[in-house]
Amino acid sequence: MPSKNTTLIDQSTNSCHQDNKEADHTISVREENMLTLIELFFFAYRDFTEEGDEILDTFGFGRAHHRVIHFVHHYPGLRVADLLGILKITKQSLARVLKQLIEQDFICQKEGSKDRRERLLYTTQKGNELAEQLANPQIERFEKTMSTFSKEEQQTIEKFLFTLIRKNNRQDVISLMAQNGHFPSGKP
Amino acid sequence: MPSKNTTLIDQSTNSCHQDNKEADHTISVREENMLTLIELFFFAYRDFTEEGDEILDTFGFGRAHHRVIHFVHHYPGLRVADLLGILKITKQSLARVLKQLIEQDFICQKEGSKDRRERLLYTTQKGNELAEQLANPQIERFEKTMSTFSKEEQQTIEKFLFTLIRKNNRQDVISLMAQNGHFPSGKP
DNA sequence: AAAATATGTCAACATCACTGACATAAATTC
DNA sequence: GAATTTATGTCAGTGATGTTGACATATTTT
Repeated sequence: MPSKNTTLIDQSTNSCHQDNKEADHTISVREENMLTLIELFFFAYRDFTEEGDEILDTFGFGRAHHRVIHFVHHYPGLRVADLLGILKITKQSLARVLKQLIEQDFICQKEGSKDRRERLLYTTQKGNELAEQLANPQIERFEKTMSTFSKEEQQTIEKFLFTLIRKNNRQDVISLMAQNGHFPSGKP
Repeated sequence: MPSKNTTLIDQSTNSCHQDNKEADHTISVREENMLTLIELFFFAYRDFTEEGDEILDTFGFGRAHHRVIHFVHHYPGLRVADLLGILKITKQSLARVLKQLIEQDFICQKEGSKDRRERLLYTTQKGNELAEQLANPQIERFEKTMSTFSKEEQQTIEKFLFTLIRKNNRQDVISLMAQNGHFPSGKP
């Protein structure tokens, strides 16, 4: 017999009415399929971030550093405000991560030429290397995956991901990517 | 003139050699396309979790609670060890969240019938309601997105997400989903 | 009886996120 | 030129989520 009721199970075992039939419990096949997709999406993202995390650990960095360095590397000259809009985090959250990356010489700042209040962000050589080191496994993973699909199917996938983005945010994403000549629905 | 050099910019402005040409800096079109996809994947996931987070806030819960309650709801009778394998977090991280959910009567435990060490997890009525409240926006979003694609395209998308999962983990995902009669590549 | 397993728990810690307020410098507007 | 707005940085405090490692308990397996 347990000397102390440390877990919550003993009393609740009998009262665990996990499935009473009061509410309509039926889930349509369509909903079930969506739940499956939702789970696949979760698993895909879980594994997608895994490799990067391992590399980041060796630098004492976290996923936030990855995101910052990725976007600064891929869109050199980004302003702080741009990053805030991309990552959808608060200024304070970004500041901490950014400060570390600047102090450790992964990212550097330049005054805006037109507006001198702006701090344009660039990766240093050191930052470029880290960015590429982090990007490579992800690029490889996507290349491997995408190579199993036809051109048309690849377009479908691109459209799928784009459509998952909230309507309000789609234009922002397009504008950002346009800087690099990239558009969600293929090149112009 | 600044009384104190609070930012790092003043000195580094001139030394911001963000793009020296020592390393091979060329990125292939293919790699650029992959980076675009990677970003779309990031944005899609960012927005995908947003709605749920708002609901969770009203309960004082976070995304971790969402994940736990989702999987327990969708796979009733899950063991703690199963959840650890699904979420890929440590026992301690899960314990904290699970404890709250059990104490607040969203999740209940039952002894395993064959192995009495096991704590089989189920959602209570209260838990069912929260799970559905959280799932609905995601289901809707996916339904809306998927409805813009043909049956074949939908299969492509499903295959895409599944292929993004690490090889080592694919069988686990299949096994899990098989419990509900779901398979990544359509029904048997 | 001993070993392995499933679970729970503790202490200590790191990262990443939040809020709200305030400071500075530069650009814009009146 | 003065007032306002904008872009950025900073401070103090807080909370959620994750980590490691050690240990306890009950139960099953060997």
